Amino acid sequence: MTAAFSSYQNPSLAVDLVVFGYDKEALSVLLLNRKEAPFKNQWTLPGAFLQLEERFLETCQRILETKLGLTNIYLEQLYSFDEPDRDPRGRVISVAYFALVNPENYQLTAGKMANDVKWFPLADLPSLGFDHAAIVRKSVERLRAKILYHPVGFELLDQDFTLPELHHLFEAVLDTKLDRRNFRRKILDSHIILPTGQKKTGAQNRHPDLYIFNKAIHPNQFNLSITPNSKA
Amino acid sequence: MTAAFSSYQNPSLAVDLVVFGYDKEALSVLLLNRKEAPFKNQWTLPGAFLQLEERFLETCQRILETKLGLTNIYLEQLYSFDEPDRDPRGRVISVAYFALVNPENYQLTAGKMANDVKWFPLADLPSLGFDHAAIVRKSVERLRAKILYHPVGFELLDQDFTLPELHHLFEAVLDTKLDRRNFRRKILDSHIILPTGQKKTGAQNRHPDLYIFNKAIHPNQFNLSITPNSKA
DNA sequence: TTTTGTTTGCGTCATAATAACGCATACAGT
DNA sequence: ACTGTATGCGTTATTATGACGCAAACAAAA
Repeated sequence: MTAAFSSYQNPSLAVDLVVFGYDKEALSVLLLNRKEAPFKNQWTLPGAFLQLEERFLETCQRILETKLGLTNIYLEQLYSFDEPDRDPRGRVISVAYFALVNPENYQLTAGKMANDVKWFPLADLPSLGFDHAAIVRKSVERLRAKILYHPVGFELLDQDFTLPELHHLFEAVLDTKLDRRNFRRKILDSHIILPTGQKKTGAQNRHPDLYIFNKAIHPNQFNLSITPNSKA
Repeated sequence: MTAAFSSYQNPSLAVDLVVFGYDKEALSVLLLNRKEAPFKNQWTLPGAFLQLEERFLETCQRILETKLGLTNIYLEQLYSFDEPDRDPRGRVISVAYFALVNPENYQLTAGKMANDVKWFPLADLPSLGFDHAAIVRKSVERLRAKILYHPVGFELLDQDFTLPELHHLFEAVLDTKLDRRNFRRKILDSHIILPTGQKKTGAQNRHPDLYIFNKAIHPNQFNLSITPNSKA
């Protein structure tokens, strides 16, 4: 069935993805170097046009699989962008999703549509095509707000992780220093993680305890009142 | 220009509005009784198809003006809904916005497209056409979360309002009892409202002080940790 | 073996925030 | 003047928070 019952002309509908990754160092975003116009040879977010019978999440999967070689990823709808001139080809509405990925678990494969796929640390993004800079900005904003009161972010780590690793992740995401000991107390009090009883060996110093994410915690009963260190 | 550059067929794009109102009693939603199929004579959210050169907010304004006779309203994008069968006429994506209105300031006018327009208290909604029940559910969720840490909700009151009025509004929005005195303390400490120096006269009892919303407060420095009363 | 440098885990303490609740004042109506 | 009720202000015990000290654990160096 067509959508021609509407007396209006329909804009095109695209789905764009902000894929966040964390490599034990910085928070990064996955960008794609375009092989075709518009914005040929420029970096943009991975995206695709919505097919008529497709749900947003299916479009997301399609992008992740065919363009990036990723599957089974945390996805969340971010916002829909509607600037009339955001795409030089004409009117395109973009529904943006953001994804959280542990880069170690996946092998990036630049699909045939792209010259290259690469992780860019948030602090070091190239200039982006379309309005994708605004989309990234808004998704960072959302992620930073959300991680404080929702159990999210663990998708960026290994299944088993240490408290110092989680601590460093939070500092990277929030771009701030957090007192190590207060962070530990708040996380443990929240019961959002469970000790595995094992320790992560191999490090030069004291071996930290390993934890896993506690899926039994209800999102609504989770709230960290994380405050940056006052001292630089 | 058409959007035919895309090799895909485009779904229709609609904007639907969840208009919240508060009548000193309960939180209400504005519903529209449809004059035409589908869902003829049933209640739905006000909405319209997006015109090709139109921005979402412009569609919102158009709906508010032509269908409801409202202007200059607080609007915020809620979410985009994509269930393939949400509209029996075919594939229609809906971008939902929610609005906050003080019903006293406006005269409702059911446009020619509708049989009737009416406020429905949240606790007493009729069954809704399309997937509009889900849209309302999500927008209530959003409003309840947002009012706790963002200076929002004052749009539902008169320009000048009393603290007991604000207190009752919060109880209505959150659907819970809040300790009157603790609520007062937190609101005043937040500086989100400013005393006008005047009192609201006419009541049978002690005349409460009047306040106005303090627009100078930056949203990020506003946070109420409001807790329901433990005692019923 | 001992020492060194560093990280991890646990604990302390002063201060701030919070929930629960008491009480006098200001009204209009009686 | 009295009554009933809502408003405004205040108190207190408890909890949460920020800042920070310290010993144990580890690998590598001495």
